[in-house]
Amino acid sequence: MTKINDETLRTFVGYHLKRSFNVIQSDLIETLRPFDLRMLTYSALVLIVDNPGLNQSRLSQIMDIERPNLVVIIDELEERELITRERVPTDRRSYALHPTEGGRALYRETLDAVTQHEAQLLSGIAPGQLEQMIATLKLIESAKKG
Amino acid sequence: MTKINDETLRTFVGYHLKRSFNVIQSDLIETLRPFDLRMLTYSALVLIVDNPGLNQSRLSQIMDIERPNLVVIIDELEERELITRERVPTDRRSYALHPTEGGRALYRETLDAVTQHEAQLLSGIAPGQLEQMIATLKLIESAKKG
DNA sequence: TAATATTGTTATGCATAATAACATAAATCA
DNA sequence: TGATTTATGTTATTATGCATAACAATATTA
Repeated sequence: MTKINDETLRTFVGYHLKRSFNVIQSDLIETLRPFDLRMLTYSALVLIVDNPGLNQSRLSQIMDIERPNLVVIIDELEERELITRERVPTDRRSYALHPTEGGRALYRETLDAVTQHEAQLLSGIAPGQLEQMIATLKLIESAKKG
Repeated sequence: MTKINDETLRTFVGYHLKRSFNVIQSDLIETLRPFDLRMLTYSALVLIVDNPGLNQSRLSQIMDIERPNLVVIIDELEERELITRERVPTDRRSYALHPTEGGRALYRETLDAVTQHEAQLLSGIAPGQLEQMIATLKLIESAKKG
């Protein structure tokens, strides 16, 4: 088999980002599967446990998704009794999101699993090298327009 | 507004990858819009121009997508007369993919645009720092299982 | 009070991605 | 050689991620 030339695409930082993210994403999906969580439901759960009482608007902002897309995620977490929606007396338009005890328990379980799986996947890379990469990734993140 | 705490998610390399990729992806989508190309149709076009004659199986492999998902992409590029599908005499199951002159012209136009947009987006970051990050991303990419 | 903005929601569509099942053709093997 | 297995491209289907328009209820501002 002749090797395929992707040198042109390799000149793009985005291409490298995409391909490496795919590797981590595949691993993460498998890690979360036993807990019946997807990436977005997992992220939402973590953020709600770490920021109890926040509302859906704020959550969608930090998650970088549109409000309508968050609704189904919150629906699912609430359905599974991992979080609760509570009316806010001072602003009756919004809901305060709180984890249930079950939500906190699942948070702890999954945090362990996800942390270990990612550590395993990246075990061949020096921690300092990863730290340096993260610093650069933060710069890219902050280059966002708008 | 109280700031939201995402420190837990920040402990994951994947979270940083995802967020920075989103920034680049948004920029790329906007860059490709005038050419009526999506990321996948663009990637496919580039790879076909750079590897004329390859077949769909090989292309789906390098693009890291399933063969069925490539079919519609190839359909679109062929419909727009950017590439051709040609039966291979020595293996009548497969098609050899070749760019048309129009495909090569679009390739040149888009390559310029994409290159310039990414350079602009990342202009605040030292080239050496980006190179170092890419080296780390390649390590992550090669950590893929299977 | 009237106009405007925010929050959550429904509906809708597009893009990305995975799987099963299949026809055709090639390769293997026994 | 003939039978089995494998490879290629395809259709159909589903899940997931992400964006926009439009709306009711509520809050804010002019």
